[in-house]
Amino acid sequence: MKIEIKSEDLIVKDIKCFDLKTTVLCGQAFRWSETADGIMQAVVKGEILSVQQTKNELIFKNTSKEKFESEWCEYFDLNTNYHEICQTLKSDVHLKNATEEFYGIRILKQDKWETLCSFIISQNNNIPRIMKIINSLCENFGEKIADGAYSFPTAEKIASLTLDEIGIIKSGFRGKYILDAAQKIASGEIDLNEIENMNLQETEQTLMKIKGVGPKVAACVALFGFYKVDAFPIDVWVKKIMSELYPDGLPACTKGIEGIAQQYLFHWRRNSVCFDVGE
DNA sequence: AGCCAGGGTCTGC
DNA sequence: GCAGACCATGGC
Repeated sequence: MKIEIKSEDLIVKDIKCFDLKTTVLCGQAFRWSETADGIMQAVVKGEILSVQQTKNELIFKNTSKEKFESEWCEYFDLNTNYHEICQTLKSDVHLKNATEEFYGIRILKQDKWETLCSFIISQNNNIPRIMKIINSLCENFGEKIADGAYSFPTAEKIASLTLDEIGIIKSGFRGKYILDAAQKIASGEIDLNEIENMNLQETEQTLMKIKGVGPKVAACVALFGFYKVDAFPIDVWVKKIMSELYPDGLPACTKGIEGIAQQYLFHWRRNSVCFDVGE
């Protein structure tokens, strides 16, 4: 990976198998948006992250080499060879289609608490509204970083709120779940750092002690918050895929990387022209 | 108006 | 163990 510094920008050269926009907007993260000039922006780990992709380069605005190496390189999973992963997945014809049509999706390594809270909000909800609610959560209870930019509120902060106060973000019935999650994390009843070393089953079982966390949300948190890529979240879209294409279960080539396959299939089922007509 | 959205809980069999 | 009602909200 070649890195070049130009004034305030850090440029990463020779980026392969990475589509920035699709990766940050494909429903695994909820705080990203695109500016008028095609720059992707979000608050990540309490800082404004501003990135642009051109052909084979990633341009990080206002960052340092140290910051890139300690945070952003890992966040975007840039040290993992996704070309190799896609080659493996291509032995299944549907995954071949999915990975070729939507080349460059990666699994982001996101903050554990933020991911937990976000996917509790995601239940029985749609992506635009999930984004809106999380935005409101940050504006109301996060720290102001800059004009219009807020950090994701800590579990301690949310645990200090009443259910009534959480009502302002209009999360509906999910409010009580958010509060229960915050209380269990803030009190130490559940330690997210301990989950790091657990296998997938233990991870999901532990997360499901939180109210409002069932199999699907637990799998999403395992995958997107803990980078446990053998997790396989089944939402309504993936459920369709399974009944339409894999009635006998996932193909063998997904073994151990079910979560990465899942993200391609999810995005493919929702966006591909192949599924455009009828239902 | 009714259905759907990166579901889960609770009840009743 | 499993189906079915119910849960808030907003977009279409």
